[in-house]
Amino acid sequence: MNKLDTKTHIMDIARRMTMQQGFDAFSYRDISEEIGIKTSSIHYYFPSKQDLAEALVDDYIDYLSQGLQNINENFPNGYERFKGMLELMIATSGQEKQLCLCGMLSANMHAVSEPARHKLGEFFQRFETWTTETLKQGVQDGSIHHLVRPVSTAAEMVAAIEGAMLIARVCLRPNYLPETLDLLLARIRP
Amino acid sequence: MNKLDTKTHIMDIARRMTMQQGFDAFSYRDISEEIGIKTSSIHYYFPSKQDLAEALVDDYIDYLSQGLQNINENFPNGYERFKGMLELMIATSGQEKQLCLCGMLSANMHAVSEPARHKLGEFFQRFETWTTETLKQGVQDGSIHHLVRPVSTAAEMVAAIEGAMLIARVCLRPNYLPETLDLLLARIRP
DNA sequence: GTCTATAATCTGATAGAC
DNA sequence: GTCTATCAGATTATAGAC
Repeated sequence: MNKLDTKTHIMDIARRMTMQQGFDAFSYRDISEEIGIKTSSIHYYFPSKQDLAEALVDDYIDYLSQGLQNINENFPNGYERFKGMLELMIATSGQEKQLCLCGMLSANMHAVSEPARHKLGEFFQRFETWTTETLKQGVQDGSIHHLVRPVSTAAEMVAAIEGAMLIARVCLRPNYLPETLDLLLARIRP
Repeated sequence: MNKLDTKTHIMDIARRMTMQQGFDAFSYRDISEEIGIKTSSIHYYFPSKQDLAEALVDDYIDYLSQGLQNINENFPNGYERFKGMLELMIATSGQEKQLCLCGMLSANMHAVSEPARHKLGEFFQRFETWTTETLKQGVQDGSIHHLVRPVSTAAEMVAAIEGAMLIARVCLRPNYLPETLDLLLARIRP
């Protein structure tokens, strides 16, 4: 297996473990056993665990940015774009009670370097900005009913999405996450 | 120092560390050094770390239940009660970028026993129920404007509160948490 | 209740051979 | 790139003295 494949393999496992259990809850050993390599090989790609965290953040931000851009290009109006974003978040994080990677690393913020922490802040800022623009677009194209302050609604929405993913991990209601995200959609439905 | 004082002291430190850094991010050693006792003494009160987690959950649920009951008794209408709840959450968790104890333990759910995990689910359910009743009360007494489905609004509110506390830990905007919670209040203002 | 002592394991990390 | 070997220290936890 060449360099790129192993590196990707490490990150895939680390991403899943972070979103499922948290960044503190797995070790290089856990990853090495699943891949079938030694921990020293992981250190070759990610000298410290903080390097791994930062790589995960960079990758996650790229992935979601690309996803939102695809949504902008393929959905005709604000309402459909917002709906597409919710589905993307569920597809990325919702299964098996996983938390958004950036949400989990915010909870585990002591484990990430200051530069990576800053990127987490930028992630949420970008997420809010995209949502604000999408809501404004929806009001303009008539697919979303009038909102007093789209920027405020967007802030509430992003917080509610992250919070719903957090609560869903322990919630007693089986369909809590899709049902709660659907309430957000119902709120802007014209 | 007698039994009750030491036990309380341990829980106070563990609670703060959990809400600040996460349940995986501190050890019995960290607590022992801050108190000035040995780790074996902590094991005397909490044989396993999971016992400590469950005690923290029980205590936190009691504390917040009492707080919400006090709010019900001392505030005249639904709007003021809702506002009092937001202030209680900020006072309890908002300082120094702490996360709600139950929110953090939901992120760290692998570290808590199944019974304790169940209590986390009950906590969020109770929180939603209290919020639903408060919103209904507010609509009835005229302090909150009409809501199509108070139970849905309450679910969004609770998710947004938990999510806002999570995002606030890394957010680049200094007043993100109070400002975002204020948006929730503005939404129900008549 | 608090201590000493200790167990058994895990942790992130590095040096150097191949 | 991946391995072996190793490190120094941390972790949860227990047994038993005082």
